[in-house]
Order: sequence, then structure tokens, then C-alpha cells
Amino acid sequence: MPDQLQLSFSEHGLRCTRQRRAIYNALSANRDHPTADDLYRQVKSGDDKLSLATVYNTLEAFCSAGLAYKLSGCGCNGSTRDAGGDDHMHLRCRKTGHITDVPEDLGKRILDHIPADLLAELQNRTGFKVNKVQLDLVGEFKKPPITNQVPG
Amino acid sequence: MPDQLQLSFSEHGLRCTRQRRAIYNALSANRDHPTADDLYRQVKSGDDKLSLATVYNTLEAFCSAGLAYKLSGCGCNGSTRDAGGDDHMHLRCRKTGHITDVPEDLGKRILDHIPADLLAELQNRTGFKVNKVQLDLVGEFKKPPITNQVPG
DNA sequence: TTTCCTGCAAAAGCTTTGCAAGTAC
DNA sequence: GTACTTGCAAAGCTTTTGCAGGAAA
Repeated sequence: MPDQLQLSFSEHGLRCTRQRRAIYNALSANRDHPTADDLYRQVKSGDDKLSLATVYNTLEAFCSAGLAYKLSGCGCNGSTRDAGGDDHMHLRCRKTGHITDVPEDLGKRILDHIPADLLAELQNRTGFKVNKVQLDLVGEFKKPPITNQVPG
Repeated sequence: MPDQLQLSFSEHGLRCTRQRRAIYNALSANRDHPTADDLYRQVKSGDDKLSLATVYNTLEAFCSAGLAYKLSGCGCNGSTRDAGGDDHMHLRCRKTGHITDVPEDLGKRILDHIPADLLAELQNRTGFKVNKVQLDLVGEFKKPPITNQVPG
């Protein structure tokens, strides 16, 4: 009986292997933008059979299939990915480079202020179709955040 | 006669060397978020005496001094930096990872819609002081952009 | 003159690749 | 059974480090 994930994989022309399931789950569970190595260790701690090369291959496969995206952008080696999906918002600490997410409701309220007509104008002028908006607030923690996330 | 850059360096406790000037200038001139290697080649093409290690050391020095910031964030190796400064906005192509800037006026109009009171609320709730807002629009070029920038 | 910076080369770390064995379909 | 994946190990990159000589202050 094919489950949701399996369907999703096959829709994108990917075979559904144990490793890929595990990696995909780890990636989605993690709002923390793990590196390949993070994923490797995380998956490996539950299920012993995995190699780091597979993590890289799999992420590459997910990215080509559109199931995940390189997050860090830049010409850089983009070691951190994101399981696609919604708009979102990060706090990025200047001192440590650490990234945490903005509380859901607040993020939504801020992003709702971005006017769709300006994005449409952008598309007209540049030919760039916006799929997703990502707002990063760069700064630093003046006091520890209230959540369980740690600045660095 | 100490110039602007020299003053700026010494304010931050940095000595003002030929290499650092060149690297700083290249970094500021470049709205393109160059990697260390990009900077190396760019500077080297004008002025023959520079080693790649110096580029890394210098970027590190700039970052600690607050004259530049790691751009890509994440736990990642942040090969791309930014000479601090203003809020800004990028277009990030999903397919190629290439980053280009949004036309100045349009970027400003979009960023102006982010309400300051919500940012203040954020600071109250999380302890995070926002210095700079960076908006990334993730998507892809449907047709070539009008500027001289190339999608990938 | 003192302290910090640079360049070189070597080390360390991260990512990709090649290929035989294994697995999904 | 066929074609795609995995795991291993080795290769290829990028970034950092140690140290002697050189330059800024």
C-alpha cells in the first residue's frame, strides 16, 4: 500500500528507498536547516545503514526533482537545504551565523504585508516568477530567546 | 593623509594594508556576493601580490570587526560575504542558485511595506534585535531579465 | 621597534565520483 | 530482469593553520 511519501516520490520520478524516506523525514522535521552531515548523523542514529555519499546524492535528487531546495543560495556550496514548501522567515544572528525561525503567527503577519501587486510588477519587469518569499532578519540576540532555540 | 577607508579600519582596530583596501573595495563594489575565490581573482587581476589565504584571513578580520558579514548564514561555510550596509533584496533562482539584485526602486517599495511595529513586537518576544532586513524571492526566470544579469 | 599582516605550503574539512553489489519496480 | 540506488573508498574542492619574512603604526 503506497503511502503519501511514496506517491510523492514516484510523481517526481524517484524510487522510494528506506534511506530516502528517512532523509526526507529528517529534512521536513527539521525547521533548522540541517547540513548534509547533520542529516547523516540524525538518520544514522535511528537506522544504522547509511552513507554520507547517499545523503548528498539524495539531496541532489530531491533538488532536481523539486522536493527540496538549496537554502543558502549564493554560488556557495549550499550545504543546507530546505524541504520546499511555504514562505518563511528566519532570524539570522550576525555573530554566530545561527538561524532560527520566527514564531509562526508573527512571521505570517509580517509576510502578509508584502503586496502582491509589487511582486507582479517585479515579474513583468524582470521575468522572474516568484514561488516563495523568504524574509531574513539579520541582527543579534540581545537576550536569550523565549523558545528553546539558542542563539549560538 | 588618512582617507576614509583608513579611518574606518583603524576605528575597528585593523591595520590598513594594500591587500585589505583592495579586498574591501572589491567587496563593496560587488553587489553580487562574491566568494573568497571570486575576490581573490578579482583583486589579483589588478594588483599582482595577494594570496588566497589572505583573502580568507581578511574576510574573517572584517567579519569580527563588523565591517562585513557572512551572507549565506546557516551552519554552512559561508563563503559569500557582504559589506554590511543596507537592507536589501535578492532574486534567487531555484534552478541555478544564482542570485541577482532587485531593481533598486522596486526593492525599496517592497521593503517599505514591512511594518516597524511588528519588528518591534518581534524584538520584545524573542530578544532579537533586527539590524537589517533581507528579503529573498525564490523562484525562477521565465524569460531573460532586462538587466545585464544572467539567470545562470 | 613592536605588533600585526602576508604569503607559502601543508593540513583539515567538505562534497563529488566510480564502481560493484543490492533493491525497487 | 532492468534500471536505479547504495556504500565504500578515493579524488577533488574549499577553507584553515603554522610560521618566517615584511609592513604599518
